[in-house]
Amino acid sequence: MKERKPNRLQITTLYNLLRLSSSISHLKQIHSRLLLLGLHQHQHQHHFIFAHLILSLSQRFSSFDYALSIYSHFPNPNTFLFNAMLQSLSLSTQHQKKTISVYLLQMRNAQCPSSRPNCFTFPSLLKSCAVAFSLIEPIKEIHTHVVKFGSCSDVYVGTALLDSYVKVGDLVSSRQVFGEMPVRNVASWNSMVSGLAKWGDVDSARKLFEEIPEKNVVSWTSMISGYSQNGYFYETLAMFEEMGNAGVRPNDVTLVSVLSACGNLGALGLGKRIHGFLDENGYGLNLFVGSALIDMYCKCGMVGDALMLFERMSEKNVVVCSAMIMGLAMHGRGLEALAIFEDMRRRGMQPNEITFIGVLCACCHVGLVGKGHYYFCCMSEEYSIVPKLPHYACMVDLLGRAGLLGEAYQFIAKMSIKPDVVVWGALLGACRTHGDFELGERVAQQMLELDPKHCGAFVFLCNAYSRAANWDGLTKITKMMEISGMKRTPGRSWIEVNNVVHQFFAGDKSHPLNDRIYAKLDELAKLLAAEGYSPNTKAVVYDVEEEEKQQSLFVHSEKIAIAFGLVSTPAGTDIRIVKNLRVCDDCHSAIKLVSKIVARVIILRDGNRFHHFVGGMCSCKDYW
DNA sequence: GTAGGGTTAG
Repeated sequence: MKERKPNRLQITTLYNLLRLSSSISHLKQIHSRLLLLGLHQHQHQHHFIFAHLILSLSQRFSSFDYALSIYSHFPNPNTFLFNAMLQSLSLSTQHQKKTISVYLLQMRNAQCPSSRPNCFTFPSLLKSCAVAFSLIEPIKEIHTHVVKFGSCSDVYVGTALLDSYVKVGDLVSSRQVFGEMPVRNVASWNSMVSGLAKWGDVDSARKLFEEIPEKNVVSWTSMISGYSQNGYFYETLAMFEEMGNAGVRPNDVTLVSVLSACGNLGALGLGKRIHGFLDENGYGLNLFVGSALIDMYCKCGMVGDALMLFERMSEKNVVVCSAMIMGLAMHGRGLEALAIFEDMRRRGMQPNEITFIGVLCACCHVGLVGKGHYYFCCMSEEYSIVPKLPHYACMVDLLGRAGLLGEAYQFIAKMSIKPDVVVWGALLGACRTHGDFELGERVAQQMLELDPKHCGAFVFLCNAYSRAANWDGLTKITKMMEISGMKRTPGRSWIEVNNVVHQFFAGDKSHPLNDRIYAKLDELAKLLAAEGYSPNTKAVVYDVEEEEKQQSLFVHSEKIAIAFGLVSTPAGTDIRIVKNLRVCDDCHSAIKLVSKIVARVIILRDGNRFHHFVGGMCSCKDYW
């Protein structure tokens, strides 16, 4: 029954059917027709139709193994088949590494004109290699092949090449390729801009961005995400506004980066507007949008809303779960965070090292020492994830906060990698909280060896020496501070009112509503005094007079931000503050009382976690 | 056939 002589019409018909197929079974039927017609036996002549079959299978149905099996039946694939197979494999993270062997086979036949690599060969090959291996050498090697096969001047190849160099972090080479491209299109520009931004050179990225002849939404998004990923959150929002002014419509990719900035700035109003925009424009709750929204709501103090979104998501992955775990942990809802982790485990979802930072953090903020130990072991034993410095820092923090200073010290001593200032800093924090100045002194010295400008270590030593009236020590350390040229990180707090983020430094007097803010602070000081509150000046470095100390405590940035919140929002409104550093003991007790006196919920995110102050109590139960 | 996205301790 074999039809031996296929005619043109049959082939054209099958080709059109192939393009219209909406299911795998259609493609299977077409595949069997192709075989019945004996098209695979015609040397090279009909390879193109098999190439299209391979592409359809992988692009539309992710049937990579099927595509591979078709390809493997051809002893001498031509360029079409090779290219299709390379492109197909480049679409799948699991199969990307196989592109190398396909390409090596193609190279072996390179002298045969019908299978020679051409400019359609390199883009997918380069992408696969860059993503799968993240190594510079293979890219350089392929670069020489691009030259050898005369594909240099093709704009797609050039862009793929420069983008591969970007992906493996070789910006010098990518700039060189970009500079030498005879023709560039907007993708070439975008790739270069995003590469510079991704690797931290946002200023050069911005300069190049300004030079793009015709910017599109990807150009803007590259710049916006570059700012956001590098922690330039104000610039992220400014750029987003500029994009709107330029009349370019954002899409879900743009908004995901903007949401991340909103979360970090605590800009709940803008975050909510973006959420609304995403809903209205039919951008569903995909994995990226979902995790960005969950993160934004958590960081803006709305864990409840984040949890609702989390429950509503039909598909979840490790990033979504990690964001939720971290969010709950930040709010001191450790048990709920662990419940989500256990759920992941039951479903067989593979956690990553970030997930475990959230898990350990969850244990830390509620003092679950035993569970912390358990999950720390679980990480390497069950999931083969090697603990890194952040995991050790979490563990030290967990033990130290719980008052187990000796155990924390032993834990550091047994570490398999060299502890850094952050790990030591976690122990130092515990020494301060639990008043162990002897151990603290040793730890601080240790830290100053690693980082001679470490401000936390200096501040600890100043306080320790002044408490102990060790004037020699104090003089010495003050000298060291001067010589080292250390700079204290200035405390800053933000509050969003009517969709505008207002920022305050300690002692800030620059706000237009300054008079009302300070009048409110005076009023609060009186009310607090009437409640029997007296400032706790332990947190202030010794060398200021008592009265000044009280003064400087009272103008910590979070107090100014709260006072501003009180004068600029209607009675009863929740006040949400974000602070860059940890809240000090004095502010913490003062804010507890303020929440009672003014009958407001005050939600403070400090450098470390969330505090929900309600009616004179804090959600952290004073365990922080 | 090339470009843009989310979660990371203290």
